[in-house]
Amino acid sequence: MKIDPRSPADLSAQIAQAIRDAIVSGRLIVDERLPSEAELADQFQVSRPTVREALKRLAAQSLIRTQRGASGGAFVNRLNFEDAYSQQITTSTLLLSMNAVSFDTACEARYALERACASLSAQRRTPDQLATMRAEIFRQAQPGLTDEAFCASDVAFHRALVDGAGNPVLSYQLAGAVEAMQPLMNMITFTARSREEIIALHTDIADALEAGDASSVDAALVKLELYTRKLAQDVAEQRRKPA
Amino acid sequence: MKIDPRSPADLSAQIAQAIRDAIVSGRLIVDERLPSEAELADQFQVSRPTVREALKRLAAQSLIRTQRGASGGAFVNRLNFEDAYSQQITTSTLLLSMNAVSFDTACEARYALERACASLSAQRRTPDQLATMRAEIFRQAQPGLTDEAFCASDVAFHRALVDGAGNPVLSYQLAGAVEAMQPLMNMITFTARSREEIIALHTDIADALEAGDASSVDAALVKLELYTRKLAQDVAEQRRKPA
DNA sequence: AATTTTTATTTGTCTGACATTTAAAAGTCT
DNA sequence: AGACTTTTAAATGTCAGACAAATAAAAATT
Repeated sequence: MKIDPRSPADLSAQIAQAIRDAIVSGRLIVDERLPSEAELADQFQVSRPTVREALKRLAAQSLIRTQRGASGGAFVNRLNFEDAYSQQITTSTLLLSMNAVSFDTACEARYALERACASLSAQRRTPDQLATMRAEIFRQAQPGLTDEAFCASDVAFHRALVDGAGNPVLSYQLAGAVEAMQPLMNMITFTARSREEIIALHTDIADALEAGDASSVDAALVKLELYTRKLAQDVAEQRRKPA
Repeated sequence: MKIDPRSPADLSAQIAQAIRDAIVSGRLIVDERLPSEAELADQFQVSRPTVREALKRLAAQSLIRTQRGASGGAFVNRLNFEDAYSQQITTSTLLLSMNAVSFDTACEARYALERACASLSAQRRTPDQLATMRAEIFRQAQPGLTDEAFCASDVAFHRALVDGAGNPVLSYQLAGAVEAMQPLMNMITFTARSREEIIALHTDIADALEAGDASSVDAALVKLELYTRKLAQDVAEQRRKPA
């Protein structure tokens, strides 16, 4: 674990990279304690604040956790899906909002991934997950629901659909795509008519999942994708000509 | 942008979160300059090292970049796909290696996502991407190739397949799944016989993509998934009984 | 007017110090 | 002896002040 003292600036970045490499390569294993900040400062021949900056970089990626007190210190963190989720959602949200990814592109990706889960979900969804979907559909049908609440319920519905595949890697991968789109979806005004349509398709999906009919789920998702893109297009057109 | 001075420890984490929220919510826009470290220290009523730790956390997530000198400072970074890729790959790799996700689970997720790209790729793949795939197939057929090099070429092949969908969000999402599996794949010994089989399936895929035949691509991917899982199973069995 | 020099600003790093937390060791009482 | 309390030491969290280095703008010079 060495750093290059010749390259002048950003020592903390170099140190962070050195430790990160040690973790990713397995030289540092889960729950192993790193040397204390003072020892690391000695090893790398830098000051403690510099070491601390490096450790904070790693903490931001959930690669380590720190504990105060005697026998405290920095420990290699067991990365859990929850931490990975939230990081992925932050990254995906920023990618969508800053990089001017079109709604169509994001939408296409989301439904492509979701359809990939559908066949697995048709085989494996638990009664509990099905109940969640039904409950969200019921919520979506409530009259006084705000657009935001409708969107949030939509996300919960699709989340349950994805989780139904019983594959945590898929759930993790998709969490970003689905949740990152929510800010964009929130810009859509859901009329009573469009809600009705979406709820009908959601019901189709739930029915097909209950019956274990993968191809019907797929068909409903295709329709839902087309409809979502149409709604977004209408919003874009109204914006262009707000008369 | 406020922090809670009552909760005692981890001021830098709170400050980082406050700034992160400002970026994600759009209150700070791309290329906007943050106040100088001294000003931030004033605003948050903390010392400069604490502010610096917060900024390093954000830098680790590629949310900001810093520049020295007059009119330097910390700027909101335009997150690019490349940065997002590498973060996703690091996260995914750690998730797979530390969280004891089974090879089957990872493999299932990977091929589910990849099949999601296949139909799009059949419509849109460029001649260039097709040529890349052919070139990788050719490389995979070379006799003296090491297992690692074979794996790397495999990744490149699948990467081209995914990129063929022409959807950067999908490419980004899948980069993690495909590349994170490489360390696991590297544990497989590819015999001449198994390479032959894989190359045949790769050729099927390339042919089907050239013909724009989505369902054939899908069928080949299903076969490839089954075969990959079988190979991994053989490795696992040999390990259990290494006689 | 063009070039060079100076200057001010900002991040990068260091030193040293104190506060706070925490587990273990030492001490004390029953 | 055992249970409880107190002390202690180690570690992170935070602060203050200083200097180095880079860099762009301003000033000075040719």
